[in-house]
Amino acid sequence: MAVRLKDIAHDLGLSVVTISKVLRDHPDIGEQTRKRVLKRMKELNYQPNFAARSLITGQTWTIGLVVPDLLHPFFAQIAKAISMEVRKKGYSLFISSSDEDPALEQEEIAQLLARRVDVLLIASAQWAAESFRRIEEQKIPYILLDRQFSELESNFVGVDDRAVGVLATSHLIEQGCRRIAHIRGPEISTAIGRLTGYRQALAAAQMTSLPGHVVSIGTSGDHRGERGGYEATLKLLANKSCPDGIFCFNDPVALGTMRAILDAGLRIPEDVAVVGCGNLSYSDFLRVPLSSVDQDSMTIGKVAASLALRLAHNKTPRRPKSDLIPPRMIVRASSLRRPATVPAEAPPQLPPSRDGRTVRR
Amino acid sequence: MAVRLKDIAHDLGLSVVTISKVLRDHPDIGEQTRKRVLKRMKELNYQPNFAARSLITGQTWTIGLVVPDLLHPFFAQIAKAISMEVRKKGYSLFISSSDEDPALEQEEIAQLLARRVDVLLIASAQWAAESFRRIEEQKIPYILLDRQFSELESNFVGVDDRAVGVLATSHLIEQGCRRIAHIRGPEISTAIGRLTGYRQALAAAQMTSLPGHVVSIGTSGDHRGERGGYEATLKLLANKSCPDGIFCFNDPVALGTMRAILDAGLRIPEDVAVVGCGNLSYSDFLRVPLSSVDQDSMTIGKVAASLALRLAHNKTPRRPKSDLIPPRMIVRASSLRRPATVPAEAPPQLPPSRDGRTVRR
DNA sequence: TTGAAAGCGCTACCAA
DNA sequence: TTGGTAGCGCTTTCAA
Repeated sequence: MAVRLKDIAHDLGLSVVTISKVLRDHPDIGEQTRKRVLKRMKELNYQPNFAARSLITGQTWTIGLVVPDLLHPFFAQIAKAISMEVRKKGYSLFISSSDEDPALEQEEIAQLLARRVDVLLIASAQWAAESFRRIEEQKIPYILLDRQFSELESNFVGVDDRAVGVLATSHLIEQGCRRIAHIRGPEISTAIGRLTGYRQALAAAQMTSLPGHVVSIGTSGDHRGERGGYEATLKLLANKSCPDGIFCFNDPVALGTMRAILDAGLRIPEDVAVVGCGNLSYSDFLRVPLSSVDQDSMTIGKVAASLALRLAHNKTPRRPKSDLIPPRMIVRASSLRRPATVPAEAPPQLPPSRDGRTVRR
Repeated sequence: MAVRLKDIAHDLGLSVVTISKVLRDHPDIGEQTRKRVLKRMKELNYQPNFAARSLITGQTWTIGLVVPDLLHPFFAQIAKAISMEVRKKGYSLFISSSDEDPALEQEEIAQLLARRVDVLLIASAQWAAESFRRIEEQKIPYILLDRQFSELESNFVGVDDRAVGVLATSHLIEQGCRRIAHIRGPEISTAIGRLTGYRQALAAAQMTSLPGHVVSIGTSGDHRGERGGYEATLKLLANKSCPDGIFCFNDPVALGTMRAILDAGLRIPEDVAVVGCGNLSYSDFLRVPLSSVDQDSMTIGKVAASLALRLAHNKTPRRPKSDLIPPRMIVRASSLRRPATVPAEAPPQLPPSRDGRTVRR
């Protein structure tokens, strides 16, 4: 059915080996022959058989990506960026969604390992690093994305979550908030990092988290977080010392938070300022445009892709590399309590970005 | 390095063929032998080599998916659904994003064909059906998603776009709009179908589209459509007969439209009602919650996946199958001008869906 | 510069 | 019920 090296060899009265060498740009081929072969390849629209090639070389020119939820814009952007980067180098990308289910994630990883992907990229939904030992046994290089495990020394690419927490919290402090609460995520590295940053920023301003001002969205229910954010906020608002600023684990949570605040008859940001994380699309179009820490998922994807390509080629295992992408604070109405003009003692005014938002690195 | 059939055969004093048969549940194997082999396979964590298998069978147990933009929730949802469905049957999914670029899409398709995927799924960014002839030459079954080509008889799974137009427009009519405009998309099947539905719904109500009441977002610029929607709406509002209802090609366009309306000092829906298409997440949290026609992308993905699996197995080419998924109208504030209670002559009240929205099939 | 031989890990076919 | 043989399409090695 499909055209094979053998067919071309036969047509041209050459051997299969010669054709194979032309295909791979082997140096010791006569200029004449090379041209004839290339011409015939084009005529027949020859496509090398990846399976046959892989069988010998052991390389599949294939990369695997497992994310918790492809529907989440953060992971979708990462997936897109990786796909487009590796494509340029002739790699194809298997993408699969674990649906935040550790067991499903394990199956996916096993499947991709069985397929002998050259590299595996994982934004894990695991609670423990246990399952990565398996990958190490197989000697297939892998990269963790977004979420890491302290007990595991592996390649990692993700945002600097501590910086996320610092950025959001110190912004709220600058905006005059004095009772800043945090709605934290589950027990994974991202949530822990953001919480740490939140605490550090408060400490740096000689402030502290009031009792009951750190609440969790919990792990059950809709992982999109809107409901979790809503309920967590109700708790915060019922607190003796009602917060005047809330840093939310992510944007969906922040949406729930904003709704709860508005439902309670309070104003955003005058009564309570809100900052999210993720800078999801359409933040500009919300009832109150949402301030958010941008995680620059495009860059995460690109950096991950280039590391993956390096790992795919260097058969010698290099020592694990950790890449932390710096986040950016995107200020919108939900947290803007101070006029944009500069008080005498304040830092210089931030230049507006081209789409009219204020950006701070 | 990796465990091979040969290793197991050697360990157990059997032949490679026997092990291979156990692996594939071949009937003529003794119960004793089968158990011994399976046990040893488990012990060694044997993983069959896909490349070797493909080389002989011609099947790769691999499916390819090309979408215009993985970041768009519509395509992300489809990709996720397909990935999860085919996974259950042991298939892995190559996903790539063409970035709405026909040339890039062609490259991606070529790449996936070279990899001998068993089926190819494409939500195309092409203007012409030309490039699909190539796929047909290779005899690899393929399915078009979302966008189809009239000159091409192929498998298709997507929403019924004419129904989308009818649903949105007749909803606006029911809400009392009398000057209904349409912001249409580019010259692809989805936009054409929605436009047709819009015209049909108007005609069915003895209405017609006023001059200048169908405008296009154009093809250039940001394909996300917010800017396009904004500018198209400015044109509409400047029209002698300012519309009192606008059906937008999709939700991003509708966001731009809503902003333009609010910027002009008009009210939504009292002055102008707006309906989008796509029912993107967070529609509930917008400044004015957006009514939208839901395309049920999850179902599109599932249906496409099951068709793909059938095509992957039936080596006999069946005649192309077209699956049209019915859309649903999701009514929110942006188009709700009539009280929810039933006027005497109106159709019976719609039951609220579980999340409090009004759903009509 | 070219090519013959060997073999990657597996399955198909047929003989034992 | 089991297994020998022959290859799938390609690359690797080494000899011509």
